[in-house]
Amino acid sequence: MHLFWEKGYGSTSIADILKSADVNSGSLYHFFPGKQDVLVAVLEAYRDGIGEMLLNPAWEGVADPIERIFKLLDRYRHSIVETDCTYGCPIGSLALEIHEPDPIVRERLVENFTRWLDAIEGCLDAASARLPADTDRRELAQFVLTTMEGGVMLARTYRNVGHFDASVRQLKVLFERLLVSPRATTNDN
Amino acid sequence: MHLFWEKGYGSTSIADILKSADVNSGSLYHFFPGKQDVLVAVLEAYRDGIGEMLLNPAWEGVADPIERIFKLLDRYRHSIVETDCTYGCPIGSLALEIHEPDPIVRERLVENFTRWLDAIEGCLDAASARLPADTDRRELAQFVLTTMEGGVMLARTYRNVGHFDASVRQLKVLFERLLVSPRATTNDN
DNA sequence: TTCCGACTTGATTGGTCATTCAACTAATAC
DNA sequence: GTATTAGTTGAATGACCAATCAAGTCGGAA
Repeated sequence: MHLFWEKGYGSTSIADILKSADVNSGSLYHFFPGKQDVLVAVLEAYRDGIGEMLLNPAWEGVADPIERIFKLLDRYRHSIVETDCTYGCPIGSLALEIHEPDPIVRERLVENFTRWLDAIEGCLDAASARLPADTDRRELAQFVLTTMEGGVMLARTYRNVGHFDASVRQLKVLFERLLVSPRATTNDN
Repeated sequence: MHLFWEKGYGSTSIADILKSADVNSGSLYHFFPGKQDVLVAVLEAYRDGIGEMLLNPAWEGVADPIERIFKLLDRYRHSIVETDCTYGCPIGSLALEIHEPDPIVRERLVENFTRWLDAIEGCLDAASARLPADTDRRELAQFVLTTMEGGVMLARTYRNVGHFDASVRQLKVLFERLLVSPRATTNDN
């Protein structure tokens, strides 16, 4: 029922939801006070699924923490390609679409971002021996998110994954120049 | 008449435009076939004003090209602070908000981004002597835009400029590690 | 069997919104 | 002074949409 949010909040009518979920308006309003509460529920489901649905599949068989970061970005790349550069990170799109968000909605968006950042920071912590001692790892994790969201935006606007790739490549440059240990990242492409 | 687009396209009703511009619907439709054409006109005006309204004020009295890049980012920072972290880059917001953009609208968005990138690339070209010879300057310019848009998104969502600052700081780290000449950027903060 | 609460149905309501239109004004051309 | 044209007015139109509600269905408890 919650897999159709690539359309945006405003552009998704209740009728769309009803059709897609094959229920009637009355049933929906029996469970949700209003449209916004559906959004909140979706954001909570998304938040709780980040590990299971996003990180685990992306990181299967990948042990190196830095490699994991770029594997995750590669997963977003796949979403972009699969949707003909129409994809936008659901959270990012909503974050910019909702202009006067209710505190509850904004809080759910923040939670989603924060979980994502926690995951990346975990990778950086695991790789801390290879990073300069004075590296602010939380901040660097935020920068990875910044790069992902910005790259997705450019790829979507230009309808060209190349712009996402370029962002990731530049992030890789930063990591290469940051990492001190012998082996840098992975097979650089 | 075109200064009220910080609300988003979908959330801005024709009635809002009419009130803000103090005209009647008939007059508006005398000049514009429809709402979308108003958007296109606004995007064109924005595109044509990038130099005059954005770059020139930001770069007044700043000669160093790298410093100019961060001065421009600082200008966005001001917009964020002035709007209590409600600000979103108009182009970026529209780029993510419009989910099935008419080719004309998307083209105007692209033009806006491209002009911005041209300006940054110009700075990088001017500083090319200080950059590694193999630097892809167009790509690096794109990365600056990525950082700006991603940083704005995070600052808006978290309602906290600190996230924008963090992104800029990390970009600065990249530049510091890229620049080869004696003096790095400017007064680092 | 009866009753009860959980859940469903879908037509209806009230509101908003983009767009239209026929009537109007004013300024310029001839 | 009449005709023409550009621009204006704002009520009316029709579409869409979130939310409501009275009338149902159904399974299980007593």
